[in-house]
Amino acid sequence: MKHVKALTDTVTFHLGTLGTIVTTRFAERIDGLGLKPKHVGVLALLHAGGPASQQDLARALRVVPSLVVALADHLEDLGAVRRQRDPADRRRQNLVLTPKGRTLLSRCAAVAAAMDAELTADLAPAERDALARALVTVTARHGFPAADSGQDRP
Amino acid sequence: MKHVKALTDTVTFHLGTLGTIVTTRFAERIDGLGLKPKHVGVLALLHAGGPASQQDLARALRVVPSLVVALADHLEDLGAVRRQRDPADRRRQNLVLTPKGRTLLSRCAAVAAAMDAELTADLAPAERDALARALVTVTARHGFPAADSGQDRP
DNA sequence: TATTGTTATACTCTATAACTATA
DNA sequence: TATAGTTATAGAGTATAACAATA
Repeated sequence: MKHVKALTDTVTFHLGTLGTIVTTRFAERIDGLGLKPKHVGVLALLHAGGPASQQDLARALRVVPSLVVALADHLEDLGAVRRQRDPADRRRQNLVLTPKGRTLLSRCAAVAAAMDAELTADLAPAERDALARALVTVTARHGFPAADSGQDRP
Repeated sequence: MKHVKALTDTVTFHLGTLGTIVTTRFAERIDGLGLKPKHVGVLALLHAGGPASQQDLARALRVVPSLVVALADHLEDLGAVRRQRDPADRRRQNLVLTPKGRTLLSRCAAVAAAMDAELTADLAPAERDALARALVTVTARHGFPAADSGQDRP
């Protein structure tokens, strides 16, 4: 006879609930930088993969291209990215990370690192490593373009 | 000299991105049941803790009480919960899970279990267990009321 | 006076559809 | 004709504020 797992015993449930809590908390802590999680997603993708077109970013972030326009507008206002017309295909606007953008991204990384310490405070070092490794494995298949890139959602 | 972790190397980043992806996928798969993740959160809380007032549920779900009204309305329409005036304090409407609600919840649990299998397909059994245990530990402190209850977001 | 539930309204985020320019 | 970017508009989800009933 088959035992049916309770909803609250699933990895799916825990990832969903923690994901929202973590994203909300992260959003609060980067608000002073003038950024939302999705902006950080753009910066992370540019940092990991170099200049990218808005269409590419839309696919990677799993959002619609028109949203990338708004994200790019805001990042440009902050001086975090630059729009650069692709000479080979003048329809494309490649987004390029600026030094200011790199600075903002590293501030966000510091915020996330601080949150990591809080989140994993109750875990032994070995458990912490196991969690991080497992998450990387799951993300590699379900989470994102490649192992070297980044996203946020939402 | 201190090494600064990249954003995409943080647990925070992975929980945030995976959380959104997992919640979106879960939402698609329970759509046919007439439920959204937040509705499932209510059902899970009632199942774990027994009848609860709408205020209690709002606190547990980290949403505003007026939203619980809408969630309860919909669940009542589905026949999944019943509103029961508390005789001891007639201001309170305790929500009670019905047999139909229990059935719906177990369907959702089956969906989540199926997603678990997909999500952890690349993990060895030991890694799978380590992930599940670490998530439970993190949730216990940051995720929710008690170890025995449930939530969604969003 | 404070609390529970409710309603009405507004705000945030994101998507859809139509348009411009390049190809 | 098809694609990249843009604009205008609409929808989903959630919060805020004011109100009624009960304590």
